[in-house]
Amino acid sequence: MSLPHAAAREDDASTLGVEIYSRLRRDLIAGHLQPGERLRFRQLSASYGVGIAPLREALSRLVSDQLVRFEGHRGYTVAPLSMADLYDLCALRTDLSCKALRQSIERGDDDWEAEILAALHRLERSPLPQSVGERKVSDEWEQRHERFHFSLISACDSPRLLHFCGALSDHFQRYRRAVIVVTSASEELLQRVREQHRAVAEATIARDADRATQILAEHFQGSVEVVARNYEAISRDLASGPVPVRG
Amino acid sequence: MSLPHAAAREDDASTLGVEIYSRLRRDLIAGHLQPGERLRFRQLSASYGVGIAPLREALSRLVSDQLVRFEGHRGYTVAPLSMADLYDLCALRTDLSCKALRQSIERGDDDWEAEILAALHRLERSPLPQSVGERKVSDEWEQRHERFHFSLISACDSPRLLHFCGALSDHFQRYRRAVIVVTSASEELLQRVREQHRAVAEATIARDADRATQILAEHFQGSVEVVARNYEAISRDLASGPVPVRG
DNA sequence: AACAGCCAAATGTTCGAAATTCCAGCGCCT
DNA sequence: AGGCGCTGGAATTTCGAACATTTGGCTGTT
Repeated sequence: MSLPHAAAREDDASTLGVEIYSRLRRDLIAGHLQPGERLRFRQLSASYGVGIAPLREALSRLVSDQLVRFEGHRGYTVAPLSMADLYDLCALRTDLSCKALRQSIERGDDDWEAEILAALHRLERSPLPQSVGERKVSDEWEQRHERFHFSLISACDSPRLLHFCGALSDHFQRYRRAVIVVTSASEELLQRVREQHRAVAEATIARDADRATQILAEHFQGSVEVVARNYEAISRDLASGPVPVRG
Repeated sequence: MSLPHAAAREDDASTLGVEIYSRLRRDLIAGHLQPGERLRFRQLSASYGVGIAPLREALSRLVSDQLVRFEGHRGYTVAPLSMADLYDLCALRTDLSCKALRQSIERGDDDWEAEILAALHRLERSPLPQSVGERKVSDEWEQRHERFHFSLISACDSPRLLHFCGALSDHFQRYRRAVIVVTSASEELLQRVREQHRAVAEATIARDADRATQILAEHFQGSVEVVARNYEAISRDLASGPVPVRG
């Protein structure tokens, strides 16, 4: 184990503050923290094994990322979820991602095409989590899914647009993972999603911007609908029976 | 004692951290801090009269806002400016603002129209700074200008889109104020800008989305060109004669 | 029983100092 | 001369404790 410059460097050059920022961010997006949950310093300090100073730094950044809310003298809380925000988020994400995809299709080179195919392959080979508890499987799939979607738009030469797309993608992922606690997808749905991934990759590499953005938009639209259905189901559950997943 | 709920509340509920965040943010956008300049804690602590803890908090947020850069164990620096970023920024800003304007035109009510007219009036009555040193005049004009542009898109019902527009507007303002140190505008240019403001307000209230977005895009395009010209002039100055404003 | 006011515990905020890391200058070796 | 490693100083990072604010409960009154 000694290999890598990169990893060791990261550890060195990195401070506790940014490390905790990354970990908290991951956990927020993965849904390990309940929306609205208070983020108490004592509790966080114990779970993450760091002092308060780095935590404040990390949480401050997350406030600007809009993943965490802050109220003076009352502490930090996990940003809430809402249907209105979900739709807003997704409309904007669709718009910006399609814009980025068009630019990417205009400018992409051979390496970009190769990366798309590679990412698609990794995604298709990634096993889907069969039960709720399989965090590792779920994390792995999410990472590959994210990477595939990023590969599509990565040739777009607007860093700011990519940044926004990434931020929106993270927020959407939080909705998805918060809501789809049970693998509630039918085989038919899964098949359709896989087909959309293949189709968007194909159209993208064929430089058919209209078709690619069309499929991507449909793909996002489908995802939103699934999330929205699950969200409403969960809201009903919460209203009738108290089923706190955590806390 | 106890009367004013609102005002007292604001002061109370606010922490040093968020207060410093606002002040730093204002100063960054206003160009009082040079791009690339190191932000040393001792120096900041002295100028702003606060300890290191609130400063770290504020700077962390500004990193996520992309107004400040951070390198582990090497501290914080003011985010640099570049022509490439300027064009990227403005292309995206134009796109998103026009999108928001369209939505706003679809949904705006009487109060929205009234606010646009009020903001336009305040902007037209605001004196322009005649010399470099007039910070107060400059701040006042910028605030009214900002408010006018915000009023146009404020009826858009996408909080996230508005947030992005605001962030991009702040970044662009930083370019403008960093670069236009001398009031280098010809009377002709000023007149054209005033005319654009009037025209976009008029078209917006007339619910002519095509015309309004057209004018807004031209307005932004014109601004970019002015900023770009000044930026290049300043770059030449810096290249030929060493004129470090600070540091 | 309901409610205002107050007290104490918990929590968040800020400071000062210790530990760690970077950087520039200097001497030394090739 | 040029490169390498060391070292002293400066800056950043982190912690622990002091300070301030909120919150929930208790008491006493109506």
